[in-house]
Amino acid sequence: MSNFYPKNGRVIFHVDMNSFYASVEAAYNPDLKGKPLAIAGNPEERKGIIVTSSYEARAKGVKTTMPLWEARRLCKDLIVMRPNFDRYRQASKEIFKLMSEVTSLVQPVSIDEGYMDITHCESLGTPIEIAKQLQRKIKETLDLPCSIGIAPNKFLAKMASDMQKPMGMTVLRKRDLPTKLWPLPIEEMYGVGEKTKEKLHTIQVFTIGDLIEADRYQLKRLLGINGERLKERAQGIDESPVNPDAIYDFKSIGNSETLKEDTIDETKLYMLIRKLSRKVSDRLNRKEVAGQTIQLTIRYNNRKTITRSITSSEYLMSESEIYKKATDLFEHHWNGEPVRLLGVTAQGLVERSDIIEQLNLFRYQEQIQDEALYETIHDLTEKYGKNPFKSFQPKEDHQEPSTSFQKDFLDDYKN
DNA sequence: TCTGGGGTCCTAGGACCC
DNA sequence: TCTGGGGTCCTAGGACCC
Repeated sequence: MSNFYPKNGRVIFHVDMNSFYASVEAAYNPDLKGKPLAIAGNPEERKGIIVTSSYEARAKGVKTTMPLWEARRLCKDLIVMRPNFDRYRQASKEIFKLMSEVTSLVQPVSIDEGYMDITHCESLGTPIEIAKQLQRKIKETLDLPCSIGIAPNKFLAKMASDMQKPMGMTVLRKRDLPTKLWPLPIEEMYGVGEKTKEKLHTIQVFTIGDLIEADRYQLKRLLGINGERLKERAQGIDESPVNPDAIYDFKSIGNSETLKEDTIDETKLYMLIRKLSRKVSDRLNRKEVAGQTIQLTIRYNNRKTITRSITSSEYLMSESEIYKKATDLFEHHWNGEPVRLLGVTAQGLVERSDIIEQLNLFRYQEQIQDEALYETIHDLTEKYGKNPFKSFQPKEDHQEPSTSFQKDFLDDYKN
């Protein structure tokens, strides 16, 4: 307890809401408490997979992404609800508000989890006291359970918050790693999914601790940069800062939708592209950004998925501009086979206020080029005693001479 | 009678430039 | 008449996460 605020280290929280969507629903309707509850899409629309489930449902084997019929088979009395995203977003906002009452160094990473850097919160108590208080406050004011991981960096805090659920609290210090982290199976490590697990098994890495022994270069050969990073993290090394501004520099905005049934009906497909373009445009407008690249995603009935994108010189934001690009891509790249899903995404996002600055800068550069050109013309006129441009007019005449024309002419003149 | 929808980051290959 | 090697940018695909 004495070195909770280490002189040369950080104290990081990872706050993770427990079965968030299901908990929000139970907070809205207490009748749902203690019952097996699942949030799932509509199976009539082929969207019937489990998004979240309560602990009572999990106890029966219900898991996220499981098809609904399978979940029902495992849990006869499963209560199923459609997601109410507005509710979850609202609850999320409240949670992050409570977190930011502790410190401004809060980094939301998704709707239901975030990091906090409380290194400089000594006046509020020990980290455990602060965490308990926050956990209690979220529970009392919003009726929502969470788990908190406390560690010297983000990776360890993330792993810690997973160790005790629900309403858990876990401290993971460097000296705890051999007993608390290293015995875990490798697939429980953040950043290791199905493919990476398989690859690591081929070099006899089965636990997080096995990574410590593994050869650095072998890992790099197998997994690229991620191999090196995994090894570092297993050693408890992660210098990445808690960045409260990270949510503001988002890279893309996209919408996609699975069709009720696979189709080659162009009317339906174009209608969906229209709908998706509108959604993307609305979201760009709300965030006051524009995109330079439009990406179209096509998933075929065999689940083969392709993405095609087009980058334009303009900044796109309106529904019609996005729709135009997306349909161009569709015309050129659809192979005519039945389509399962379509997606439209805007990338290369720029703040609209920055676009205006960039346009101004562009005009400014053009102006400078023009001025340089005028000077050159002036020099040539002096030198040869005649104006090389018959159509050249002084600037005050408000005539815009064609820049490319002038350049060509200038080249000819010099030769 | 299976496998949603929102993202980020990394990699590989080609084009292009020096 | 032959052709290195580094760097950057772009596109497409894949792995992963919630």
